[in-house]
Amino acid sequence: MTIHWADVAAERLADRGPQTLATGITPSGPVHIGNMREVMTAEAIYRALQDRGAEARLIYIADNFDRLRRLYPFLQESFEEHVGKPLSEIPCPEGCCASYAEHFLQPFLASLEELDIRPQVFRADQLYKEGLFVDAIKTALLRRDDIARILKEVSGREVPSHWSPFDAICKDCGRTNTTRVAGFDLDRETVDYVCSCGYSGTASMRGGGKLVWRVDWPARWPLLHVTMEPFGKDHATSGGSYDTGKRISEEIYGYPAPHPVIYEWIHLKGKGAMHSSTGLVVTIKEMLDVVPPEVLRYLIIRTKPEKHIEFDPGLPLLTLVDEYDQRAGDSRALELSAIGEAEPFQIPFRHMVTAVQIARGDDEQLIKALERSGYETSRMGEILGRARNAEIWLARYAPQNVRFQVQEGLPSAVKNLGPDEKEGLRVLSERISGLEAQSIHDEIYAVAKDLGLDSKRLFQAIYLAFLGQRQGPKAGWFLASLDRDFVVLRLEEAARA
RNA sequence: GGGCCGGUAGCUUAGUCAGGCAGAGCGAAAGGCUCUUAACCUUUAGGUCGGGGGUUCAAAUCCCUCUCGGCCCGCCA
Repeated sequence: MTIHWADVAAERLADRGPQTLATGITPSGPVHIGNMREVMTAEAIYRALQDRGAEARLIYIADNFDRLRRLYPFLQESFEEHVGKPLSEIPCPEGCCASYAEHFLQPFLASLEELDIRPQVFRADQLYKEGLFVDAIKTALLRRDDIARILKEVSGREVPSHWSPFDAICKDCGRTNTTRVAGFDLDRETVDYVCSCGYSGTASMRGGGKLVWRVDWPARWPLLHVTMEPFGKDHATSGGSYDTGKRISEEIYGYPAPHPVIYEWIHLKGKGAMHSSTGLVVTIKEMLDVVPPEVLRYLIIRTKPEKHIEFDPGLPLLTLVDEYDQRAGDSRALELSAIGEAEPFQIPFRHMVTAVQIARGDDEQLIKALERSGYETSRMGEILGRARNAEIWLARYAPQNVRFQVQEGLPSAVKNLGPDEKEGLRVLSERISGLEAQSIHDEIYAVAKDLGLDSKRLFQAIYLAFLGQRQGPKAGWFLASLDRDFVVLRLEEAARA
């Protein structure tokens, strides 16, 4: 019996007073399940803290005031002109949302809700515009040399002479990566800048710009009372932004750095780490199209944060769903993954994959097929949800050999069957009335034996007659879920062909 | 060049903090049943714990070293 990693973290934090667990993701593109790990990790610890009766809150800060770094592959070329502007100030790439940032933020927040992750949500641009960062900006500007020294000492990087901890947004061209700070006025709370576009002006400390990332991060810790924050291994390296942030937090802002929890990336099986820039991603929405939210939670929660997750959306994903449904994994991980008090789902996902291919999108047929196979169908909503999951999984991720189609007419290849195989089908057609799945399966073997036929050939003949291919789902259960008159008719037809 | 994380059965991994018989799931094999046919049950096989060295009565676990994979030490989450 091992203590779950979330409980280990919670145990460490619990006696240090009220906890604020912070997460932050930049909505610069579709949020993928690798990004998701940050929020999921914090939420698991949050739940573990609550389970021990500790006082805790979970916050999410959308870093929507970060600038667009480059033209991502999913953007139209016209967006080149927005590179360098804060995400919150760029128009929606599809014209449907208030801004670029909101376009990616909205579906992400909707996914969080679906996953039963309910943080207090902040938007960085709002925090800046409201003036929350004003004092932190003043401090950073005044102690610019101390910050530069810390950056040098910790990361080895010497900042350029014109460096400033504040990035002003040019009022003319809208960019933050083209401006240089020329001076500041603490009383008026403004920063003077010169932009390479030719404009020079004055930016407000209330939304006219932002602190550079390495200062912005530690600056927000005291402002939001952050005591724990998970972050990717990229920040964790020595000399990385946590190291510099820790010193800046302690020496400049007089606040102890939050307890770090470092998480690894999620890899796509055989393809490497998920990365928006490479387009190698499975978005949260894409995943929720295919599995229930609990299973996505379970995927992340069952693995320790510092271990990378090898994610395979093909057959192994079915195993993961079934492992969750049967409550076969680590019990604490299952508990932390649960949403509400749902009973285990009884129909194996693998069987759903067979059933939806028989039903071909007809929900009534699907329910009939499930009932013929002996499944209880009262939890209709869930069953139909799973059916949609199975259909999308088949279309997107299923290997070829699990796909099949019940042929409307008799496949012509049946003509090539030998007389003994046809005889087998005929005899089978006479013996299966009233039998249920297991008995049909047994009967196939019995018929083959009676006729002195290799059972393998009889199975192949059956698959050929119904699917036009030589293999398929487990035959007894497959035939049982089809309409019985149709089965008998098809077997007779095939025998005469 | 320096640092961080990871490497345990074919696959996914627990166990490493705090040394004490290397475990599980999936897959595979055999059987249940004269039956390989995607959901059953039982059993079995499968391991130089990435390599080497050291400490110890005892090392997957601690120390040193090498190696492989990923990431960072410019910008950036």
